[in-house]
This record gives sequence, C-alpha cells and structure tokens, in this order.
Amino acid sequence: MVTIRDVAKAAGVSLTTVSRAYNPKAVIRQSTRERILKLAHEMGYVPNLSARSLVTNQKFVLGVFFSNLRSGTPETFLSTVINSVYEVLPDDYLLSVNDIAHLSNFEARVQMRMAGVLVVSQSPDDDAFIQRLAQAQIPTVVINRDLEDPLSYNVCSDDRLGVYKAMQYLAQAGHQRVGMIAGLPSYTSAHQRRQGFDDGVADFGLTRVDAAMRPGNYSAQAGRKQMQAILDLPSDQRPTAVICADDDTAVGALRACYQAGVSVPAGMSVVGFDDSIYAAMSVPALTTVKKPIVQMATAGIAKLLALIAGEVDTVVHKEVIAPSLIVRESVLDRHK
Amino acid sequence: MVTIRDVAKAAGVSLTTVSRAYNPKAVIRQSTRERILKLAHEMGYVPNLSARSLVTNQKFVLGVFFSNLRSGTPETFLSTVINSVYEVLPDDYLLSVNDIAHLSNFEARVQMRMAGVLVVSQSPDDDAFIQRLAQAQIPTVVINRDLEDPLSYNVCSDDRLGVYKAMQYLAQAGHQRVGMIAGLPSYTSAHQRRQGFDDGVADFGLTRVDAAMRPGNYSAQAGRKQMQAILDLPSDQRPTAVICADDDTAVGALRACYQAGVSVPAGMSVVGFDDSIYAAMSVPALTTVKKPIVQMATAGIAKLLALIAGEVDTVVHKEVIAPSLIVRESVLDRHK
DNA sequence: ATGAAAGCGCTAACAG
DNA sequence: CTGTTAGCGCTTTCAT
Repeated sequence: MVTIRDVAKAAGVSLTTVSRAYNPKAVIRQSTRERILKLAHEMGYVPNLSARSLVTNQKFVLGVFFSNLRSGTPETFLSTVINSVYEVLPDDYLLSVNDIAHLSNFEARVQMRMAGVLVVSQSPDDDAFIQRLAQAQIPTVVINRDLEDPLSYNVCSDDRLGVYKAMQYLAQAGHQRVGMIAGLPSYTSAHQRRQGFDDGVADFGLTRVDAAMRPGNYSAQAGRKQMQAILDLPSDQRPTAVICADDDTAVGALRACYQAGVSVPAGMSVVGFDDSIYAAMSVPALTTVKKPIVQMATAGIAKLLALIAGEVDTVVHKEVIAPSLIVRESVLDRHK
Repeated sequence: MVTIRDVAKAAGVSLTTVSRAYNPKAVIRQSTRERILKLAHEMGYVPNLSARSLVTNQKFVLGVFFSNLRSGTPETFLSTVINSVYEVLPDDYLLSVNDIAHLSNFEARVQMRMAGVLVVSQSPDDDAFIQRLAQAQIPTVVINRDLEDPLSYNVCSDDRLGVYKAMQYLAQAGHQRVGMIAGLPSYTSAHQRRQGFDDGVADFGLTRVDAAMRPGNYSAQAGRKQMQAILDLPSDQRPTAVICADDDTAVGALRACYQAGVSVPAGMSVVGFDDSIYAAMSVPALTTVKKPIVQMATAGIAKLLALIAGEVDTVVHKEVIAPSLIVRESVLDRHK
C-alpha cells in the first residue's frame, strides 16, 4: 500500500506538502501541486480516508433512509432517489441505504459515520428518528412528506394541488358525479389529497357522491374492496369517476372493475396518484398524478450537500413542488 | 466525545484492557470485560471505527452492486436484496448500494473501503467489474446471473428449469401449440429460458409454432409488438399460449391482447418470468415463474460474510437454486 | 491477566 | 510557499 510518505519521498517534498496538494484550499504553489498529484496518481496512491477522518472528524458516507423497505415504499422511489443522489455525490463519498423501521445501532452506523442524511419519509412514524438526527446535529433533509413542524429542511410535493388538477381534468372531460377512495387517515398526504378533492368539487361545480366516498389504506386490496362497494351501487347512483389515494389503490380498483365486468374507462373512470411503475403497465394504463420524486430528491440532495459543506441557510426550511397530471387511458372523455 | 481513554480512566484500567473487552477473542477475565462493557455503555462510549480501521485495515462497509440502476434492474430486486442483506448484517456494518454502470473512483470507494461486495448481475457487461474485484482481492459473491467462468462465488437460479416447469403446466392445462417471446440474445438467461422451452416442447410433446417464436429484449414495448405479430396470425395458426422471457415482456403482451380485443386467458394464455411486483397487479394477474431472488440473496450474503470472516471454502463455487411457478390468472385451463 | 509503548496514515498548528 | 512536530483513537507487540 502506497502512503503519503512514499509520495513525499518520491517527490522530494514533505508529507505536509503532499497533504496540501490534496486539500483544495491549502496554500501551495500550483506547479508543485500538479507535479505531486500526477506523481501520486502514477504511483497508485489513494488517500486513506480512515486516517483523514481520524484527525478531521469528517465523514464520507451519505445516508439515505426510507420509512420501511419491507413494505410501503413504492419501488420506484428507491432507484429514483439513489440515482438522483449519485448524480451529484462527490466521488469519495459512499451512499448507504437504510430502513428506519429496522435500524439498529444508531450511534455506530449513523452518528459516528454519516456526513449527512436524506430521509425519504412516508409517515409520522419517522418523526422520532428525525428528531434524533436533529439532536445529534447531523445535517438532515426530509423529502416526500410534509413535515408539520420542521426540525429539518423539508422538500415535499403539493398533493392537494395534484388532486385538484385531476379534478379539473375530470370536469373538463365532462364528468359530474365523482367519488374517492381515500388513504390512511394518519397520513398528512391523505388529508391533503382529500382537500384537493373537496376544493375541486367546490371550484368546478362537481357532485360528490357520498356513498362513493370510501376509506382506504394505500393498498390494492382496499382499492378492490372499496370499488366493489361502489359498483354495488345502482348504476344511476354511481359516480362516473373515482379518484384513488394512490396507484396501488387504483390498481385494486381496476381489478374490481374487471371482475365485475365493468369496463374502464367506458363504465367507470379511475385516477391514481404517484405514477408508480405499473401505472403505465396496467390495463388500461392509469391516468394519474405524478409525484415529483425526481425533483424532490434532486432539490433535497442539493440542499443536504450544501448543509454538509457548511453553507447554512436559516431562512428556507420548506420547499414545495407541484405535481403534474399524467393522462393515459383510464378516464373517459364524455364529450366524445 | 467519549474515547477509550475516558472509559479506561473511569474503570481504573489501561487502554489495552478496554480494547480487549471489545475484542471477543482477547484474553481477559470475564468479570472485567463485563464490568468495562457495562460502564462504557453507560458513559455512551462508541468505538471509533476510523481509528480501528487505521490500525487493523478492517473495513466496515458492505457493498451491493447492481448492473444498472437507471434501467433494466427489476425494481423488486433492490428492496428484496437490501432487506436480505440487513437480515444478517453485523450491526457495525454499513450497506452501500451502487451501480456498476455508473461507478467512479473504484479505488477510493470500493478498494479502500468495502469489506466485501455482493454483485447482483444482469449481464456479461459486469464481467470487467467482477474481474477487477477479484484482482483487488475483495471478497465477492455474484448472484442472479450464471457466471460462465466463475472468478467469484456464484449463486444463480436455474432458469431453464423455471421455464420447463411452466411448459409442464401448460401441457397439463391442455395446451398444445406454444410460442415464445425471447430475451436479449447476449444474456445467458435468455438462452437458458429458451432451452427450457425447447426441452419442454420435446418432453411434453408440444408443438412449437415457428411463426410465434419471436425475438424480444426484456421490455414491454417489445412484448407488445411481438404479441401483435402473433395475433396477426390467422387464429388457427396461432399458439394458444405464449411464454415470455420476463414479466415486462408479458405485460406488454397483455396490452397487445387488450388492444386487439383478444381476451386473456380465454383467447390467449400468457406466462411471464420473474414474478415482479406488477405480476400480481396486472389484469389479469400474471401466471409466472418466480425467480428465487430472496434465496439467492440470502445464500449469497451468507457466503460473502463467511468469506469476509476468512472461512474460505475452495470447493463450492457455484450454487444453483430452483425457481417455482406461480399460478395466477393468465393461463387458460383448456380441460374446463 | 494486565499494562506500557509504539505506531497505523493523515492533518493542523507553528515556524521558518 | 514549505517543513517540523504533535497528536487523532485505537490495536498490538512485548513485558510483567
């Protein structure tokens, strides 16, 4: 293993000079730096980060935490977020992927070793963890969930607006009677999506079909069961379109329609939320609100890197990104 | 920050003794060890791994590499593999997720810092990377792909057998005329799956419909296009069932049927491969061969940990796991 | 069974 | 602009 000493000897300078060559803001003659860097590279020298960490206390791992990797994390999140992180990750940093629900040894894994943490949060269950990060003074950015009382930087999407846009689209497509299969009441996003629904009904003069306002839990099972209940309604009492709290719910709803022999969108229109990978794959392909996960991840990681670099920004604590509507096949245009 | 010195002082022993308390195989009186460990814990002492690494050269990061996180990695792989790793990961290890196709700085990220690497390989493109790991003497296990000439431990699934099982099922369900939409010819798995098809045709007396033997590339687009071509055949020249090289292809095939007004499975049976997350979600739900990803990951990580621990095993270099058939709705039972 | 001392590879004052 | 020196927190001989 070639160390800084070997390089120093070969270059005919002291350890310190070599060390400085690797430190961008050290004062050193440009020509010496170049000469050393070139030589070091030829010799196959790679700085030992353990040694550096030991003296500087710097860390070279960036942590990404998901609420629960075993269930509930939309699969697209994982790869999308990881990719976004790598876009901008300094090339001596490692990216560690973790699961809040099953984390053990916070001290050794997180506190001692992570330069910063990006939390992709799905639920308030993560609050204890987020608080712990704050206490440990670890630079943290929370994305995906709207933090009520932000202890950390927070980048989230405007879910209310997303559903509102879907409602507008429904109205324009000539729908009048609408229903909704909701999300888990304990989730902030569920309320925001419901709010978008209510605002849409009010602003676009739609009719809320109370018997078609159903509870749900972000699962396909619930989506199926609740859509069955809606389809059990006499056809003149049914809504012509149903907004689902997420794509899983919507896919379940699609299945219920299929099994009941109701064609989508001819007999029932369905709208999802998230734009998960199977939204485009489903039959029919799902019209859905695309959660701006790429934008949240990109903005979040940029902020995190700035925090780590010490560029503190005490003003902006929350950033809200607008989602967009992806029109596919599951909503009928009643004007045609 | 509390260091080993502080603990030593508080316990009235030397640094060395505290260090020994943390080293399972050091000679130290049991009662002293317990006393020290308890005290250290109370004081909030956490061993500094940078310092330990510096002297022992041990590493405390386990790397998981995927062929390409931006495309081609079935989404389920990611979370499944990560979960399997955490099942057994020692709690002072970090898990780092990486992308072979976009890896930079091998030396600093991998060579200097990873105790071992689990490669979830999709294609021969990864061979250069695998070779590099071998050269760098990094404990490595490659899963998911059948390595022709294993430089590393290799855990893969018997894809031939998987398709063969599907063929058997088709035969039992009364199908006679069969076709296939294949995978990328450059992939070993494509050949193995094709072999399973051919073996199935031979052993179960099925009829291979040559006009329905189509190329593919593991994408829904290809699946759709190729199924369209199959559906363009006069109905008496069509196969009654088509095996797809993977679930993406199968989902595309499902769409083609839907658009052509051919109902699945009544008018056409479709079988996938992988058991990806949308296999259960599709309409109709896909009958498919489940790739034993959990088993591969579990076996692979166990082997990797053994390698890291220095328990070398020069005999077994490859482990092959049998996949299973998941019966859902996309195959017609022609006996009914 | 325990302690003293040396040193892992590097950075950070402090001099020059 | 460059070199000398003193550690960072820990493990490891070598004594005792």
